[in-house]
Amino acid sequence: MTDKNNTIESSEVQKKANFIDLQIEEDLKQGKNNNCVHTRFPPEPNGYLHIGHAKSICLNFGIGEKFNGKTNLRFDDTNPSKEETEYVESIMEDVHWLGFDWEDRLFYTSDYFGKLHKFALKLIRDGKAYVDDQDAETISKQKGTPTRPGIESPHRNCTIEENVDLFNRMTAGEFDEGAKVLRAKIDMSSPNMHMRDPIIYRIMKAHHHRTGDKWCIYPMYDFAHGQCDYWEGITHSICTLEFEVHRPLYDWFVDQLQETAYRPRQIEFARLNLTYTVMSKRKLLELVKDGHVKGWDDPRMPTISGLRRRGYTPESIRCFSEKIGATKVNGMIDVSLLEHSVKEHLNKTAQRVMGVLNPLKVIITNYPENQSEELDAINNPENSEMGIRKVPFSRELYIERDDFMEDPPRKFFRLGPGREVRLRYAYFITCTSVIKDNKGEITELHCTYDPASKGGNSPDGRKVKATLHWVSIEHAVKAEVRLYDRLFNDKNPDGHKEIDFKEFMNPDSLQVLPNCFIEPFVKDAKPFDHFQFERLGYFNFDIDSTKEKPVFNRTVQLRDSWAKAQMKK
RNA sequence: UGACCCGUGGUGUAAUUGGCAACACGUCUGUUUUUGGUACAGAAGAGUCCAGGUUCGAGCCCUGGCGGGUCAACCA
Repeated sequence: MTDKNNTIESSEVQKKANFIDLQIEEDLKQGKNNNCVHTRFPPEPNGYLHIGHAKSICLNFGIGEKFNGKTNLRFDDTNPSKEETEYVESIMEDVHWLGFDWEDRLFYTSDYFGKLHKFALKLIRDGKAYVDDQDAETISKQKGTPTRPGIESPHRNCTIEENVDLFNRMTAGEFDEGAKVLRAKIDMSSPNMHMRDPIIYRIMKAHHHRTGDKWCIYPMYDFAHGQCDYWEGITHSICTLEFEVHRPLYDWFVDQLQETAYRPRQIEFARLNLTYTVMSKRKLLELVKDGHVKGWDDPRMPTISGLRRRGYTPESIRCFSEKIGATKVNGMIDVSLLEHSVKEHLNKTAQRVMGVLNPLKVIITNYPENQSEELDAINNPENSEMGIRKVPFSRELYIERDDFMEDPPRKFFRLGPGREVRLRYAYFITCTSVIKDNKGEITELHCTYDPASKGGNSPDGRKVKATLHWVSIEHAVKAEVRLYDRLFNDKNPDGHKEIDFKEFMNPDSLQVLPNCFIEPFVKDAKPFDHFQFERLGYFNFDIDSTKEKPVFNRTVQLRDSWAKAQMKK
């Protein structure tokens, strides 16, 4: 799984230090935490991981590798109403697929429910936490606003004994959901809302995916996260910017826990935003649940499983992550950078193959009927070690419909009446006649070939302006090809206050081509195998494939300067 | 009208203790080419949000603005 050799990042992408690296180096220089570096990736199992999580995974595990430290995987499962085992499994698969390994350090916040409960009791005994039985609305009102201080709860100064008793009874399930909460006693007039006696335990009579029905009270994120970091010996707790204002609270809890000089430190970075995509789990879930896409792994989704199925490689995602870096600037990355990362990797590694998406029949009139031959084709011009393969050639072929124009403009180099082009690895052919049906639609082309140009070179040094891909009809594999485009037409679909992001969905994000023909080499393809269909793009073998009908997903198109020039007109 | 964070080419990221603003993507132009791909060469594009200050010298330090983001869930 962790194929880290032969990756582009190891050889070509120089890893430059980001602000987190710099802070860690500074901590090490000061000899903090016995010079250890230990990070963690803490997903909540309430959805599938997406490319934004990939950034976080690469950051956290990357730091582990860079500083000779360790990285834990910890499921942050404090809210049983949202979390499911299905998500736990997909997350583990995705992290492994990306090429990272938590070894024996797989944890769940739910592992610590007992310790967390004891800690809560300690806070109560220290007079630093109390049970409040006001309803949510009242508590919320008492919190004040960012510009106005809050007021204290009438239960704030109950006795320790009362609070211990109440909390024990909460734990025992004596109260209804929502009837009582445990709050930390901090400062109701703090300018930081999170310090205004935050709720640390709530009653939830829900079945937990791991602890079952053992608990009916569950800790809040703020109360659990830093403590788990502490107990796991995490030194740098890296999270996204919106937790910046939580940091004083994170530190406050650690203060209550701290026994030695060891102390975890929270550092925040900007989450990833990509143009033309939505990244929030809630919105992705909505796309899945409402059937706008076919599932979490729909190749149009920015999920890791979607990108995998689309044909992205772990190397390309890691390389992307390295290129975008990590800062505190809230920006938006152009998807073209992501696309560039796959193209870069696949160009060096993908098997080349010829495939015709929109077939136009060609008959080589001077080529004998019932004859065929096998021609040598290079598997990957970027890597000679990948060798060559045989491609069958015969009298009846398909070429790409776009590669022929009856009345070609000057700059169109490809086939036209009377023109000569090269069929890649095969022969020069000249178009002699164009056959149409009664609707005027071109149905086939008649061409002649030059037997002396076998392999694609003419002995007389004659030049042609274009080289076309082709496929022998008799030998071709019929396939379905799925062309994907961006899911949204707007650069920032969830950046409009008045308009729902779904309004911007691209109706043409999926185009299915049922009648494509690929050279027989792909017969043995396995799911997720990558190919370059020459001159077209990168494609991979989809899991929907059957024996009768292989299916290929287009990962990305190759650069196409002809098409680009046409677009400008 | 609070607190905290952030402002460097179109986009993203750099710029050791202040010292000629660099790299990548994208764009454009050429060269090579049996992929109108790749590779290679080159070009355009910012004077670092603004105004002051310190300094021989400020993207970096200081002050004040302006702009953007986050925070008032019994979500994480």
